[in-house]
Amino acid sequence: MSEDRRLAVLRAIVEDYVATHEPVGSRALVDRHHLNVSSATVRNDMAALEDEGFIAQPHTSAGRIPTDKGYRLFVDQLTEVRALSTPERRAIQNFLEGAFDLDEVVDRSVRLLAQLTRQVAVVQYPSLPRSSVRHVELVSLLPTRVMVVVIASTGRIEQRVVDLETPMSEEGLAKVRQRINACVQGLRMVDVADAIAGLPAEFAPVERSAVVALVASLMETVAGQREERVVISGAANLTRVPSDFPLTVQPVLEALEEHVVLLKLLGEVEASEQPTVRIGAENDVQQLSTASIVTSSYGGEGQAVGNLAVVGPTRMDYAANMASVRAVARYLGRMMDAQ
Amino acid sequence: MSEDRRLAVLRAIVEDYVATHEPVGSRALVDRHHLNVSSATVRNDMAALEDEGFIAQPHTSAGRIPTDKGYRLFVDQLTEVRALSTPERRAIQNFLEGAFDLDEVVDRSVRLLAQLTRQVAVVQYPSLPRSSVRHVELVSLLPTRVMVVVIASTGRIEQRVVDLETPMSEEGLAKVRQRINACVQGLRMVDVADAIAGLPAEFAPVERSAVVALVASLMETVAGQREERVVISGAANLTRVPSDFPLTVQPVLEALEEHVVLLKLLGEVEASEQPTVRIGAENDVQQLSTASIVTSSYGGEGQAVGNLAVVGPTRMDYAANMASVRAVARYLGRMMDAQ
DNA sequence: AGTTGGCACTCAGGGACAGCAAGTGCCAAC
DNA sequence: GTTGGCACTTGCTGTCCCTGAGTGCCAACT
Repeated sequence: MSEDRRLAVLRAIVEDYVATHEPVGSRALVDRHHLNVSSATVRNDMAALEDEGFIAQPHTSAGRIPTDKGYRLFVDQLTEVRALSTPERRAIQNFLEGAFDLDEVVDRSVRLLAQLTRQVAVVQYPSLPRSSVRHVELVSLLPTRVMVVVIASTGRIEQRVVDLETPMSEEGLAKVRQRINACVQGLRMVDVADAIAGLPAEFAPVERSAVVALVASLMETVAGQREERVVISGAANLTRVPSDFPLTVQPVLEALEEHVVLLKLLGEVEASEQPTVRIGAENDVQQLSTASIVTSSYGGEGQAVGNLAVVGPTRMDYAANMASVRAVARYLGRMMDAQ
Repeated sequence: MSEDRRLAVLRAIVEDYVATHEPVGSRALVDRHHLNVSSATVRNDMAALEDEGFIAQPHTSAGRIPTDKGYRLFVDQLTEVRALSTPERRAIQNFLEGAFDLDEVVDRSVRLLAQLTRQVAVVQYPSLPRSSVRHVELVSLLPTRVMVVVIASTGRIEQRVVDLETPMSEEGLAKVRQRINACVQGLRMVDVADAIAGLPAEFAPVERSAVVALVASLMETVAGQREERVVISGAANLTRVPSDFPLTVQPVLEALEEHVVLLKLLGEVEASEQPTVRIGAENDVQQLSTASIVTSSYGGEGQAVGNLAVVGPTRMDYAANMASVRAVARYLGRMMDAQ
């Protein structure tokens, strides 16, 4: 019993099952794939694969479907990610190029990814802590109320309103603005807190409390605990296949609405060129135990600034989805550089 | 045959059907509601209501369900929107008050609305054309590349990157920034274009092309064709009821992902204190012909700056949803003022 | 005129049953 | 190690029948 053929059988089962969504039997397998053996032989292989836990039978007289473990082996064996076709590449480029603000870039990316994969797509905004400061702006709303605006190198903008104990004049504000920018422009977000910590000491006591408040607000913004943002698209794709519907769609949709969960999922990727796949129960999010996730980080110049992902049923076309994720991640990274 | 009773019967049918999701028969009706008549009488009324098109039978031997027309009459008869309970009010207030930037306010509002109504909620960001300018910032990225940032009175921020033909110094930029702000601060967005049209003429010919580009970019931002933004939440709620699933959920989800469609839906509301209801086919979006929408505008000081909505099956609890929509719209309006 | 009880009629839903088709496991032969 | 053959399992489909909920209509009552 050749080891190679057994892998080929597993591969064929996965492919057929992904295509048809129906348990695949030994007969159908030899017909559709030109394994040059009889169905009986395949049956023997199948029995072995089942013993090892790569495939399973829904019921005795049915064909086999891959288990999570089977998908895992399949994905690991996937020697190379299929490259996208030239028209596909061109479509991506055209689609993303028209955008000229960050919101639009992210929005278009996520929609594109959903469309390419026909799955649910998730894109994280460039992470604040992982980018650097382009500019800090202080806008006076009232004498005692200032809006602190941080513009990041990725084009991302964060705002926050601060109430001051003591009023501050436009001129005073201008001075603070200038000093802050002098300190932090170009700095990585993580280094900002240190850089401005000493700033209040430079100012006259009468202004100091206001400056302290401003600096504190800036620090908070930059620390950006809660500032991670994600967008999702293509939820409708979950409903494309009737299948075992309510049971599987609802928890997935619910999980996707919880941004905390999403961020956790995305966060677990170690930055890498290649997309990462997590299959079924490998996600330690319970609700997604029937789903698989293809993630990748993106970023300009090798520096990852965010992640993106595709979420779909474990029976997804892994090769195609990995290709799409990789392609979009690359273009997105390029856009970040261009900004 | 009393007209009053017929209305009461319709009302009872709607209430029961919304509660049970099952066709309601004459017998069940007299049992559950204390109409002081026999089931035969109710049957007569039902026959009349059916003739007039307010209710229908799925099949001959089944109970009745309301038609769109029936829901319409029901909603119109709804004398008053039930006020929310005090704990509910308090929950809303607590929930929204913690937010301190616009994104967060909008995000929390839409989630809150989805949670209160257990439907899909949609909230539009404050419309740019309907708000006014708080501040314009020009950030130099490269000598020939500037990011134009517009901060609106509602807290909304728009950015856009412009490439200049001729480089511009920091000082030059500061001058332009100052002039622009002098012209437009406090102006309503719609008036901005006129106010800055003459600006380039003030500058020396060598700077003029750059100023023209900046002014043009600002005008584009402010015109804000494509700048309307919406967020949705609670898609998982669509899957709560198994029902006639795939057929009805997919088109709705698809429509909701098309922001163009959403904006059209939201845009059709005439600004009004009271929530507006559109039932089934009254939406001229084909995909939403099995859905109803409760919309309202929101805004500070009576001035509407945006809209929000709840989307759900025609068999929704109209009274409750209208109350929730109204409440959230009010709080949201208040938040806009506070900023 | 409006209301009521009575009654015949309709029809979806559910259980029982049979036949079918796809698939399996095993075995003896190659 | 591979193959054809064969008996066995089992979900699915269609048919038949029954039951129950609900209706429409009518004659009688107020």
